[in-house]
Amino acid sequence: MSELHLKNALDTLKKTGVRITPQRHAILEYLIESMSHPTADDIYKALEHRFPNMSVATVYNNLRVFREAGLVRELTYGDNASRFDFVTSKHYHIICESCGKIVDFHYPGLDEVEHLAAHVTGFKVNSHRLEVYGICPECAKKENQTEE
Amino acid sequence: MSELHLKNALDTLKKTGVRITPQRHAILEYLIESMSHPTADDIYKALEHRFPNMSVATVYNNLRVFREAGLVRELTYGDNASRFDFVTSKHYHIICESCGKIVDFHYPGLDEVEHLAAHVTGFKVNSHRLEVYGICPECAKKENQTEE
DNA sequence: TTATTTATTTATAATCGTTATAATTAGTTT
DNA sequence: AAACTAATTATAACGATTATAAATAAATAA
Ligand SMILES: [Mn+2]
Ligand SMILES: [Mn+2]
Ligand SMILES: [Zn+2]
Ligand SMILES: [Zn+2]
Repeated sequence: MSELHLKNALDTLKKTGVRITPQRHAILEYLIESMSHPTADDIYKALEHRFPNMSVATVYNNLRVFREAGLVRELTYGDNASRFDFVTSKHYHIICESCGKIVDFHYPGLDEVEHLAAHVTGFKVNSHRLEVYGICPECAKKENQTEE
Repeated sequence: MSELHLKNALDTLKKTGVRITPQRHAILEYLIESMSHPTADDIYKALEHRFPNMSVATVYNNLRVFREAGLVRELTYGDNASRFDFVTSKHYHIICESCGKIVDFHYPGLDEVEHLAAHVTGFKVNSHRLEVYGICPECAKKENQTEE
């Protein structure tokens, strides 16, 4: 499953003339296998034992390469560090306001919102961003325990 | 109209024991009357002729005070500076990917998405964030003119 | 009113994520 | 192998924001 994703991603990169370096391979592999939404620094820390000399700039550079190749989506959050999501199926995110955890969920596209927005504003619509915020089950449990 | 908004906002602040300083008054006034989504620096620049000694930290401090009082919403965009929106009616934003313009539009709440997300993830849902991205009419016109 | 307390502002330094730069290294092509 | 080019590294710079501490202004007490 994840091997196939990795193989396809490497093929995509090769096709656009991007060299497959050990660092690139490792970053992609980590993104796919971690199944999470790591920051650049998460990735850097996860790989530093295998690449003791790797620069954090390399992580950022390659995440940009992957993004431009359409392999990775960058999730931005104001002040906080961006998180990166290997692109598989289209999905949305729900985010815990207590611990920051990000969980995927699927929902049929919000075409109607895009159409209405285009209609009332005259914009040519390209995309939308939707996130749901709340408290994850684990944090909710903790809160109940601590509560008076 | 905007005078009433300002008056209500000042009342809200007074009720929570926040002093109404000339700087606070001016920042609030600007937020309400500009009818736009300025950055902290936009506000700072707009008021520097009236308050030549005002610090940019004062703008940030007060925007935080306003946000905590529920008067202002902060719109965050990754690397770029936050934009601030005086809270009136609930609405969404459509953002031009070419010039950065932000335009309001109204849409009935997306309760269904929140419910589904809560159901499939077990989260306690508090809110959501939706933005539509595209090209504004002005930028679209420019692009067509430049095109081959 | 004057003195005292407390909130706010100012000036400035620090922080943090990210990007730019330049030198070095590694991969590719001839 | 030599030459060329892409990628990595080390490090400095950047920009938005926050922290700090001193100065000032507002509110309250005397
Ligand atoms: Mn995801
Ligand atoms: Mn708005
Ligand atoms: Zn949580
Ligand atoms: Zn535009």
